[in-house]
Amino acid sequence: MAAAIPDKPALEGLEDAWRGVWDDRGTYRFDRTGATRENIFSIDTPPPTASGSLHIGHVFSYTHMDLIARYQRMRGKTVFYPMGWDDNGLPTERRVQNYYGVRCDPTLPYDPGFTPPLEGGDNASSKAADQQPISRRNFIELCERLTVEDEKQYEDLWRKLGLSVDWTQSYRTIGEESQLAAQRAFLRNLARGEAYQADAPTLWDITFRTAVAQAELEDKEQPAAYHALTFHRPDGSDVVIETTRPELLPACVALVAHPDDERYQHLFGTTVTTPLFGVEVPVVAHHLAQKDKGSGIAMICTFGDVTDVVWWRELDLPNRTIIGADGRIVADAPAAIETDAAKAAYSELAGKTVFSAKARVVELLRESGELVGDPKPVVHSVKFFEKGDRPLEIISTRQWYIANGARDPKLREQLVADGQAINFAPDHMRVRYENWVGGLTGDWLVSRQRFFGVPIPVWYELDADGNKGAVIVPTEEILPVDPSSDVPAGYDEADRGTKFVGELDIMDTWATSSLTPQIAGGWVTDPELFELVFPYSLRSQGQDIIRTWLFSTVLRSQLEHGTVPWANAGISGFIVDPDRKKMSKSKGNVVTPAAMLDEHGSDAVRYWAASSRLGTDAAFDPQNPKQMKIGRRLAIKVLNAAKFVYSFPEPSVTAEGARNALDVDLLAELDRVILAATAAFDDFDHAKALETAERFFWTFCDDYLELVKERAYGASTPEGQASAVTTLRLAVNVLLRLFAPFIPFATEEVWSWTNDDSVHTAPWPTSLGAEEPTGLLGLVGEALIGIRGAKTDAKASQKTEVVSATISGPAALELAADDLKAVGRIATLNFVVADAVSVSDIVLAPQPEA
RNA sequence: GGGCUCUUAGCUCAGUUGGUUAGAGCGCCACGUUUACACCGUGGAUGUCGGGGGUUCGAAUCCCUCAGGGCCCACCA
Repeated sequence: MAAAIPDKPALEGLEDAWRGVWDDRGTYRFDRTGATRENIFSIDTPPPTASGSLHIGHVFSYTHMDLIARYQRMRGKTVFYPMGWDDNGLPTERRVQNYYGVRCDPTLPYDPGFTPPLEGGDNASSKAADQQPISRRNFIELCERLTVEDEKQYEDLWRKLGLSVDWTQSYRTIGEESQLAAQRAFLRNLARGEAYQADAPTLWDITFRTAVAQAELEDKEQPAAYHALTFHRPDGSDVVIETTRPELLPACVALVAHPDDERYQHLFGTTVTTPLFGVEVPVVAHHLAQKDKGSGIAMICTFGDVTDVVWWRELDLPNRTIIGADGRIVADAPAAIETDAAKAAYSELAGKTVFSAKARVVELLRESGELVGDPKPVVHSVKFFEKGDRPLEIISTRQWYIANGARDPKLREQLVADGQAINFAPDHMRVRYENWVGGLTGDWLVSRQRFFGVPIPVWYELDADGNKGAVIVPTEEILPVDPSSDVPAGYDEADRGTKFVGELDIMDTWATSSLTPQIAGGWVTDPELFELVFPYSLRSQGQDIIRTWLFSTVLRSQLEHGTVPWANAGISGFIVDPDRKKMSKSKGNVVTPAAMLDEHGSDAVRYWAASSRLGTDAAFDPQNPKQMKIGRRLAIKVLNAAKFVYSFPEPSVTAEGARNALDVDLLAELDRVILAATAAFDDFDHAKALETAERFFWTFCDDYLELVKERAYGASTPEGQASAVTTLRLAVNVLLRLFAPFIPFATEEVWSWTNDDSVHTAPWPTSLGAEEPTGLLGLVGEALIGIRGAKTDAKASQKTEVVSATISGPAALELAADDLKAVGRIATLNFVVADAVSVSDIVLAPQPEA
């Protein structure tokens, strides 16, 4: 039975009440019975980083996605709406280290009875020396333990927000399904030649001691200084160059200038010797050298920045790397440093950090007189790992790559075409994708020298001298594997280190996240499901991860399936603070979503998010959350208006065929609202759908409901009463369904007063088959303003009786004369036909004494 | 340096293919305690549509140009 209508409907408590009911009923459960790809709407959802923290931006974009899910569900689609957690990767590792006071040492054996020294350590990063070293498997177990707890909190928040996710379809990027998909996809990339290993200069984070990819870079402004250094020509003259990295002098392999630079023509083809170290290096020409930068001639070191890498590669220069994986100057000087004095100078630098080495080199250069003048301070931008806080270095290492079109014009072209095949909402977001694809400078570096992630599933044969030989790959049937503990077919554990060795690297987190359609859709474990949901209907995400998640997903889908992964990509904007700056933790302007949901209610917060279109940034002022209050007001109004409508007596006659002209026009207007909201939703414009319904709803409450309430009470004829009540109830029924995606809690509450099922599985309203609106409702509205205005001008209450009044307007207006009389409490109403609506000759009844 | 995007009321934003007098909400002012709602209702004031130029009978809307904000990419000796 439908629930009783409360005396005082309230929003408080609706979240807790309804989330439980939805769960029990399986309202949002994906049921594949009888489903076909055509009537399934599948959503590829962004797995939030489990160890991070959810912020208002998440609430914003996840709400956008939920609006579409709810709309499509009501349209009759079987909605596949899973939710994932991105729990592998660096943020988790860092948190686990601090929380449990441990660090991973992959050389240690597994300890089944291990208990961590700490439980609940804070985020103040403890020193590595204080952390207990444990095996990789123990470390991963702790990662899983901690992330499960984090994920529970996330799920709780999402349920509170009212996301219509099917929680039986959740996945974790470290879960078995993810490992299976990531390893299978990688092995297939490898088999097709799309994955390969290369020994190359690599962007390297010295804090995390891992390689990082182009997509993970972030520029940061850093103070630096230009140092003018003198190089020496054989004839005794000097060449002055400027550098911000004098500590790399021992790694210098050449000087370079632009081929057209007349100042240096005489130097090309000659050699010079480096200051302090006396190493003979050539002077070369390359178009990337800029004439107007510094002195126009630069030193090339291995490696100071990515331009050095280009020069080194294209000019075929030697490699004299001096920076180690820990960011310190390596112990052994490059072979090119030969003299005792040079070796002595180098030994002063060995073991020092880049920072200390720089200071010492400058002192040495001052002593030798090879530093010209004082260093000139500058601020320039330097490449950082987006999660790191020290500048990246470039060191040569052996890494795994996946082709991404950077070196393959055909693949690049195909990926651009894929972008064209996806409907971006809004459309201009495609440009960001195309810019990224067009600007790729190297293949995708997928290996990471970390611990918590999906292992790269290969081993290497070892020769008699212990050198790595051919790659050994597992068959797909035995996946997932961890090569650091599992043994390849045909070998024994005893052979480890002598006949074979396991790959220790793990995959980049994006190498797993790029497979979310395959992971959530059961590519490996449930092929029947995968057939039903892939390619997906929708990818929903933020604009900040187009270059990473969106691009890599398109790439993996193209390589593996030869198709785009989804038909539509809905891109949400981000949240900016009142100063138009992007919200970020460092600025301290982040508000926790849970507190906001508690304070304003979920429907209110959803309303705020829904008011912004896809791709549009939304300003949010935590001190002054106006938009939340508006949404809250709407939800409360829905409760109260519906309660009022349901309070009118049951009609005693049928309204069919005898509907009042005003009621007919109300339904005609509502019909147009239905069509407009539907068109807007189909166009991924949820904000317009909301605005259209909302605008109608307020007119419905303020004008129509006021006009007909006397009639609905039964003040006129039974036919008039029936017409009003049936129209009111139909309008409320339709409005509840139009609002259901936006304010799911309030609408479900009201729906339950007259229905046993859920509004969220009720059909989305379709045309009522009404005629074109006559405009009567608008005319009546104008007349109402005239009547109310007269009372306000007279400083009288709206319930003041009116002895007589004259309304002028088009003839049709007279059809609503009785309703106008009732709402205005007008005893005698004269009607005059005119073009424009006006109210005149109002005579108010004497007001009672105060 | 390249690309995308934005600039409309004090604030946050709508404004569909050019078409009467440019809209909404908030805020503000005044009034009203009306038995759906005081987490309320009614009424009101508020704009050189960033500047300039052009096309047109007609421009917030199309074109050119300038200025400013934001984001992305590139550069970063």
